Amino acid sequence: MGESNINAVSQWLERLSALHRNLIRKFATEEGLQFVHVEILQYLSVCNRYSDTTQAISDYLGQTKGSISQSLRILEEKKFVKRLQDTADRRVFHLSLLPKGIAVTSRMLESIQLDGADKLEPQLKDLLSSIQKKNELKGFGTCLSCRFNQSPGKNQFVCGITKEKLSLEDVKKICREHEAS
Amino acid sequence: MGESNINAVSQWLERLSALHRNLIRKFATEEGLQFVHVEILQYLSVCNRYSDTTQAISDYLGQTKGSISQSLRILEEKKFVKRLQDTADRRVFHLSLLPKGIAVTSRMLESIQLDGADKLEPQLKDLLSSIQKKNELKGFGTCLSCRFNQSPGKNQFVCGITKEKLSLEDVKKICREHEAS
DNA sequence: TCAAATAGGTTTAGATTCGATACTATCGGT
DNA sequence: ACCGATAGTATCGAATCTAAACCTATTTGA
Repeated sequence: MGESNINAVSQWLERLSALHRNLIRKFATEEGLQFVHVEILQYLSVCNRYSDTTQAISDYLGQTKGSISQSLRILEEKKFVKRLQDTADRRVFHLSLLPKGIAVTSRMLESIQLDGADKLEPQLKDLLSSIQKKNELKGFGTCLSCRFNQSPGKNQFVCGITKEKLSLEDVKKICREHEAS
Repeated sequence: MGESNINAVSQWLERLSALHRNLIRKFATEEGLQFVHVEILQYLSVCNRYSDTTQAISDYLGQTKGSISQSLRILEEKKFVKRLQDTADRRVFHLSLLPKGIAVTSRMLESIQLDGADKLEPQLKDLLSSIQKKNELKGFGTCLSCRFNQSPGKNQFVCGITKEKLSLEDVKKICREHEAS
């Protein structure tokens, strides 16, 4: 019977994922955007400064960086995002949302109704990290749950990898280097 | 703080969905199939006899029926599925998995590791039906949780829409006419 | 009864995306 | 200075997606 339950969970997950994709697709159409473009904007609205690059988006969405690069060119032309070259490592370009992009992501949050679902947050979080571990996938979690995150004082944080100070805002964002603590 | 929690859930959902998509995409590549093709096969492995049509798949996956029709043509050529014309309504063609298709879906269940997640089943189910209601989306649930399902005796079921008898196997499958009880 | 409307499905055309490859530029180490 | 690795872009062919037109079967309704 254990196996049959696992199958059931897998199917619920499948359905949940399909449902979510439908909602985003519908929203994207209404906004005159492509599905991937909305996904990219959403990601940029929640990722931290170590994870706002073409390669990171590629890892997150599971598409080749060439494809993401093209989508980003379009989003940049349409003034949804801007690129900023890293001063320390000039190979890297940091992406960030322009007002138009921020507007889209907040409209998206409004359009997807999830009232009453906030009780599920801890379970979803666990499920997520369980799946990641079992399937040996890259991190993408918040610094708050990362084993590299150090907290020398209340509301003070330091990333163990970069040794940089992080604000309370920072540690709520998603990082590609995340490893569960 | 309520709003911030809803946003958090939305982001977990987003991430869960992206993760799931990556797993399927990876699996599809290994199998030499396209992402959509795997999704279609998976759906056909869990839908009931009222929901095994082009239009139903289109509603489930949120893509146009033209697009689904094309994917089905490929899957039929490659002997993953077969089509059978409905005798009562000859506009309708019922789709079902051939051995090759069944093999793919069972390999998929094996490849996606979800150990320990079965505790989450009831919550996921609730979340799902909550999202569907809030966003006024079509059903796609099992007959067991459908308000049209009647049970005149133990392990005996009748669909209130079609008035047909349903077996215990039947009522565990997903139906497009589903409405929560 | 029979024409009109509707519904399931396919086809077509044009645009978009995807993945693979090749290429440039930069960084880090030796 | 060289070499390998990394970040990102450019390009090409194949595949997909959407929208709309189209076909056929069924249902509606006067």
